[in-house]
Amino acid sequence: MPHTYDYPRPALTVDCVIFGLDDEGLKVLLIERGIEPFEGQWAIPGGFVAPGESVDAAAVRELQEETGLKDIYLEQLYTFGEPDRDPREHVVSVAYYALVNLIEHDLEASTDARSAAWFSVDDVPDLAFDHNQIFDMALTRLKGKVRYQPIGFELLPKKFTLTQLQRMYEIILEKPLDKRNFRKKVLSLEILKALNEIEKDVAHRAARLYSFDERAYRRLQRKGVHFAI
Amino acid sequence: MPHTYDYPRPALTVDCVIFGLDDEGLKVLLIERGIEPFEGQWAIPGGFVAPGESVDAAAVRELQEETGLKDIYLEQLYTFGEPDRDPREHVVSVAYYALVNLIEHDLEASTDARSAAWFSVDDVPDLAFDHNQIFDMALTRLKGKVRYQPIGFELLPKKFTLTQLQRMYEIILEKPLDKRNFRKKVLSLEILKALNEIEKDVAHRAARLYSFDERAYRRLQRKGVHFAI
DNA sequence: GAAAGAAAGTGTGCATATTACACTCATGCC
DNA sequence: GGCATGAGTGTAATATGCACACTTTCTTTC
Repeated sequence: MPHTYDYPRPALTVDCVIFGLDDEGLKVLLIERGIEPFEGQWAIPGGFVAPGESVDAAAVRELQEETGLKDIYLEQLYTFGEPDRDPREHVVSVAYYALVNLIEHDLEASTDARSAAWFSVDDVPDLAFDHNQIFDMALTRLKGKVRYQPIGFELLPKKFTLTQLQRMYEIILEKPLDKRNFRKKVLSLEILKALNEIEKDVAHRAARLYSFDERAYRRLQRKGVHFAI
Repeated sequence: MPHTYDYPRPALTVDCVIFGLDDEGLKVLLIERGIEPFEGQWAIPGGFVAPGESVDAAAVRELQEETGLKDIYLEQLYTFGEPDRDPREHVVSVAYYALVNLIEHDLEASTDARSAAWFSVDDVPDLAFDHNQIFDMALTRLKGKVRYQPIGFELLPKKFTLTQLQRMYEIILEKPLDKRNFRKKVLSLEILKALNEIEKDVAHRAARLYSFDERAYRRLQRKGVHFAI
């Protein structure tokens, strides 16, 4: 069904860089393209924006269609608008990124995608289009943002130990942190709720569990308090 | 001349939030719309992206067409993609922002714009489309960014005094800064070149002039040094 | 049930950065 | 010559960042 406009216009897509964390380190979610161009090559999940659908909504929809992930909070990264980034025609892409807890989400490839899989961020293959550039920007943004905004709690289970939290920061920032200083710092922010619960089934002293106190965080954010970890 | 595509697609525009500084404070550049919709209402300069033209290039072109400003470094702000932001149809807009030295640039309204004028950021009228929202985001971003990136030098003449620089920061951040601490800080960054020149025609002791040392800045940036003012 | 292993939990001192604060000096104007 | 205006300059108090090591608790193994 053809559609006609008075003036030509570029096509518009969304792409979603999804980061996850497991024991091995930081991962990124890629799909194997099922259609041309770049059929069979790995790419960031995404697709075309339909008119009448907000761009944010398109990103959420495409992510679910291609990978099965839902209820993900996507944050806008950047818009890539070079005319030659797609060999077919001028396609402008709004890129998003998000962090998810690897364990809580199951993957299932579908529309336009042969398969979906997690790749270590240190081992990302040659991607379709300019997706390596998009991925690089997302990783840079993630590293920059994680230092002064308490994102990253998405990557952990609801209840976590301070050591798990520290390990997450060490993986993302790619550097070791001092245990005592880290605990001092993160507790002084007062955005963690100490639970009356401890770890189970560990072969050593069980650590206290904490949860992220989103209300306390928002309260501080409204006051304009600055964070840094 | 109609253009036909297999699938419908939203239209794509760019919008440019341009900040300037003069004695009175921080200003923003607006145009009075010469065509429907919102004819006669003030708006952020911008326009449609042509296929084959990078989105960045479209922003630069539209800015010049509507206001006469050229050689401006535009930084991407955010992409606004709600389907109802334009009453005609779904129009997605990539917003940019920039800082310019008010004195060095002359305005001249042209295509689609009746006139262009500078407005105090505290006194922005009701704008067309969702442009108030775009403006608010640009101002927030500017305030956030100016504290840890030496942007803002664009707002000043090439040669400036430390007092002028301080005044600029005070205007953007909307708070007074201590003269001695400010000088200590900004000089310790070593991104200013002290010139062998002083102010002229002032009714008091003439201040030393400085210029922004872009090479020194880039050198430090490559080393990953952090700034804060 | 004693010993060994594993990670939890905790405080201090030094170095650096941030903040508050006030006077003298140079110049132009009247 | 005196006055008005802003330029230029240092120090002390406080807060923050950073390096660093041992004891406690619990599980497992023998």
